[in-house]
Amino acid sequence: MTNFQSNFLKIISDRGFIQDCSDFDTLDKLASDEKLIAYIGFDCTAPTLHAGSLLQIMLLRWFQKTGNKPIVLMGGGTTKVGDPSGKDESRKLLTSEIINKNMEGIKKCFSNYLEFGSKKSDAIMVDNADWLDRLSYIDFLREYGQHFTINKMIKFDSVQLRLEREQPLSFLEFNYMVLQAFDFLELARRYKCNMQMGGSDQWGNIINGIELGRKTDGLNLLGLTSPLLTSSSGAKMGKTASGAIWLDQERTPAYEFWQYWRNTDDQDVCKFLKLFTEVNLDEISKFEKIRGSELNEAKIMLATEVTSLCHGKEIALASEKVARDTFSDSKFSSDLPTTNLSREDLTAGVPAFELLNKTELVKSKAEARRLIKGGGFRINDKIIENELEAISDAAENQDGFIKLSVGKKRHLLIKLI
RNA sequence: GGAGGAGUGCCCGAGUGGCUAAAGGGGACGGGCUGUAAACCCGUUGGCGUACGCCUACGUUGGUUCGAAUCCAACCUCCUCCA
Repeated sequence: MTNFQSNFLKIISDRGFIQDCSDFDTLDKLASDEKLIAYIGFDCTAPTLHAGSLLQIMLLRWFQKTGNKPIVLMGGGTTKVGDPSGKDESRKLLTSEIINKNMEGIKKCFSNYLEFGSKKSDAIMVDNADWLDRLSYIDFLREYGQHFTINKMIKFDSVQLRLEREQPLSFLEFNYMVLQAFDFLELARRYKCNMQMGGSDQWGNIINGIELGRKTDGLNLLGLTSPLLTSSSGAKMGKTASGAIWLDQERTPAYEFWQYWRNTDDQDVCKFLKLFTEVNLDEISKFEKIRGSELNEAKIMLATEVTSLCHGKEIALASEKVARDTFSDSKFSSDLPTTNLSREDLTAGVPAFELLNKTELVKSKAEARRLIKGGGFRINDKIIENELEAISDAAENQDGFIKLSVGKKRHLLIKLI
């Protein structure tokens, strides 16, 4: 089915958000009448969200923009159990304190993307610890456990992955899917929520919720999944060598965030423009015909648009300018990421590799050494050939910075204080 | 509960007493080419020291040995068969 009537489905289908749906017809009807209330759940396993969650956030954003009510579900309760989906080994159990702290950080990520409030299509945020924490074991088993068969549960991908890789899957984790199914039911009961969305790795969990709703309350719940994104080179979205790309500026500076998107593969640019920006499709389709270096403009647009949504337009444009100065115009930009260093440390001069090691650009002195030996390190754009070369505060340029570069792309300024 | 097999670096995978910081591949990073791309070619890929070197590492904890990823014991996990 491709001729959707509802704005919601038309848009997200054109933009590439759809992987699977439990019932397109019903979904299309409800969406046309703006009668959808959908939720997406977010784990509280990290102190903030990263770029990998952006797809789900954009999905919720379109959902709201087309007149529907989104529910952001914080997994305060389910995180205590741990979702085995897509993980080849179990994670360490997080304490309640950490989970709660993480939740606070994650909540902040949504404010730029969704309107929260009490109006009809305003988003609401709830925490499944509110009901999961209170469950009593025997009652829960008797009431809901009878609706799940092990026969079916062990066929789920999340379970199969562990079995195939001969990794343990604890009974605790095995329960996750039951709890998520119960979440869906509970949200349906409390908020008349009638749809769950998520990445395609959540398909099994979503189906469980739909079936539970039908068996217990005779509900007709819907499920919709989006493709699990990897870049064309196969890497997971939002991960780089130096770690995840976080949505929080404290963890990932806006300039770095912008760079992440700027460095998108040629093959992915249009796909990403559709998914992660609101640039209209006509404009994107122009880029689809372009091959070669002209695509760089599309990448810049992608980076600036994504950064605008996340951090605001001003910051996005600033990041764009820094990039143009640094890369296109070979100008010095004092707005590159900056690290402070005490001037005293440098007056006597330190070996180049040690200076490099003082920064986030490398993880160890050995790595710094290797990098320099391989010709990948520059100070003030000049290649440093000897890792022992003494660097002093004389390297400070007229703007009061020392510019360090690793490879062609990564730059860092040192400010002496 | 019993019998047998297995657990290696970011991932896959070789290694069954010293020559092993551990083959090979993938990934990642750096260099070259280029467009801050892809593909390709070259190099690097545990930490500390300028370096002969030292430390940490082959599921976990102990043991045997001059010396252990390699042998032994216990424990954890997985697989196969039996109950």
